[in-house]
Amino acid sequence: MIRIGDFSQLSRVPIKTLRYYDEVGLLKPVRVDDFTGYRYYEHEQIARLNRILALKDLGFSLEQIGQLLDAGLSPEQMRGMLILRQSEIRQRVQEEAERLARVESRLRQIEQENEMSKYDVVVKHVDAIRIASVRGVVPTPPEQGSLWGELEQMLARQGIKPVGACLSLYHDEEPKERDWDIEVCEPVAGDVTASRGMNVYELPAAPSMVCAIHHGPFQTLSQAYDALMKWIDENGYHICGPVREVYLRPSDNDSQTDPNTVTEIQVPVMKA
Amino acid sequence: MIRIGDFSQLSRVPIKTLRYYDEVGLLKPVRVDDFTGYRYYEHEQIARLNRILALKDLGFSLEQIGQLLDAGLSPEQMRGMLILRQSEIRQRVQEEAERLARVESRLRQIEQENEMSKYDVVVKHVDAIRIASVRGVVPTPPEQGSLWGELEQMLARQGIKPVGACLSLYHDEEPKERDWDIEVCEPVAGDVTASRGMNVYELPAAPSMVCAIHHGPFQTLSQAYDALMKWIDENGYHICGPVREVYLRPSDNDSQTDPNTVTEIQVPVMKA
DNA sequence: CTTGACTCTCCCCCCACTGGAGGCTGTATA
DNA sequence: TATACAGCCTCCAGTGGGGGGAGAGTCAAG
Repeated sequence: MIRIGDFSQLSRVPIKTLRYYDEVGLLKPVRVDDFTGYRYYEHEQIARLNRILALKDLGFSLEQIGQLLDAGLSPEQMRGMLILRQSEIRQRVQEEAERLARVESRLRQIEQENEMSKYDVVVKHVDAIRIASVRGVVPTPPEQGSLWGELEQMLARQGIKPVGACLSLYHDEEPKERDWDIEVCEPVAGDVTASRGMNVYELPAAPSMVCAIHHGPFQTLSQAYDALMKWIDENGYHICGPVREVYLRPSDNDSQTDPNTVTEIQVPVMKA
Repeated sequence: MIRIGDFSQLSRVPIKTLRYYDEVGLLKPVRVDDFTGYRYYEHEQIARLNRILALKDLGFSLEQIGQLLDAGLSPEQMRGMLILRQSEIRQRVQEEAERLARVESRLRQIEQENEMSKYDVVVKHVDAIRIASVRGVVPTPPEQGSLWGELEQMLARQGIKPVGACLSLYHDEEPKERDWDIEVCEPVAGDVTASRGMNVYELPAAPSMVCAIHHGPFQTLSQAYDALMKWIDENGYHICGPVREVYLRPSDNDSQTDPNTVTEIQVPVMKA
């Protein structure tokens, strides 16, 4: 019969931890004095404790360890658990490696320019959105106003009000001089019927979108694109779909010059 | 003035999170209605929020982000923080990779033997211990009893009682047929004076010890050594110091055959 | 009998939220 | 004007794996 302090010294596991393992039922003392509450351990329990430490080291949670230890698991079950863990850890390693790449890209950027970019580039998941849209070809992006006019008109005719920020999709694979294939979209909810020229569908979710917020008139939007494209290049992604411009705060008068316009550029990407 | 729900939709950050950022002072709404408590945001704040997300993505804690954002940091400071992060992440990546190696080694073991080893191998840090010891050459390990006799006698003469489990150090670089260089040690506290033949000193801490618990008589201790050596080999470590046997529960009569003896083998290692 | 080391329970703390209860507020509709 | 109902508020509890400390009881040696 060993008291908790000695058992702690033998096993080099903190007393607090032993009490915690008792509490969660992972390692119960062989005897607990009814009157004093003192915990008494046996040498045999060091083996179980060591097994706990080993499994913890492999990255299992205490709950999983409890199940593993008490379930009298077969080698096949153990194999299954380990393979599961393996893939989880692999993913973790990859995530951390990507994070590292992002930190390094940021560092390089500072080294080169000795200043911080105006743009904070972020990778995020974007949910599916139900939208109404009009797609067409216009000479240059600033001339997409006509498409917006069409869309607004058709939505107004159905008495539909948009829910959320509107956006444009740029369907061209690469930048062009003239004749851009642009789809202008308004998020909608509930029943909206498509009509000639207007599509209603669900824009699928994008698992990873590289995004930046541009805060200023459209005239300077290209700076944001520059920052984004540089980032994508440096972090080893490539573009895998139409770029979105989300108009977080469109201007009431002229977004081309209004300095209070806020726009988010979203580029769907995949790891190269 | 945007209400929290719309701001949440625009930024794709959950409402709960926005409220939390308000609470911790990371992103305060431009106005909070005194009467209703409603939070009101501005479009400009999306930029700050995006910067928060970007820094979070680099792995900074919210507290660090708060400092980074509010301290008006120079590029040099930012560089310093990033380099710090970089090394932290690198270490994390390496740790996870090592963990992965351990999982894989465990998997291979199951594949090969289709059963689980009796021994759970664990890497741990071992603190420095102050010990009294007697070192000598004996024909074979089971014959180290004479060294123990000497040590006990000298300690008894000083009225010293050991504190904690005693241990042996095996100083030979490789296993031998005969004439082992063994040091038998008792942990001690306070003032103990060395005498002829008995050393008193601090056994230095070992940053990484590969350990396994053997539960059974000394006769079968070699199985534990086999398991340990195999593990060390498979995980790409190498031995970097004298192996320790820690007698967690020595037998009162004969440890050679007593099945209740509990011994821990500790092998100091380094990554190859 | 006293001292000091040991142990007990109980509570709060960490991080970055998430979920839920219960109660206001604001807007649209009947 | 009454009533839905969506949106917002605060407060509380919980996550995992313990760490730190208070206050009180217990054990063994001198």
